[in-house]
Amino acid sequence: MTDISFDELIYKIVAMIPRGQVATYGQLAFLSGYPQRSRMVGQAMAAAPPKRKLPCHRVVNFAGRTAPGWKEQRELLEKEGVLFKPNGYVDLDICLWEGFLPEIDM
DNA sequence: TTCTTGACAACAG
DNA sequence: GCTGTTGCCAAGA
Repeated sequence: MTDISFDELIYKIVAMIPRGQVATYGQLAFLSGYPQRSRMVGQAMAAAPPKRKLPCHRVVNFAGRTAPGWKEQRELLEKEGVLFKPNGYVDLDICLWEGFLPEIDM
């Protein structure tokens, strides 16, 4: 049973993304329980009202690229502390959010 | 009900 | 790294 809608679940996860890190649509979809619904994540974000104050700028695609027509996202991420590659992509190698995982020691 | 579109992901060239 | 194609699922016309 779906206690909450898919988009609601996405918002919840997105809100958990720490500053200085980013998550991919596939990551959010996976954590929400539907690894194949990465597109719905984007749909949910597009429908996400500003009331949610979601750090949607921390959500990027699998390649670390920002959303189309959204140049501000890069500026926001840079202020958050996210590193960018010289080609304009997010440095997922460093800023990719692991999503509650591991506290692995290494 | 069918077709199109979409803030995507993954693979091939 | 970029482009083209395929697969996935949902919402809208």
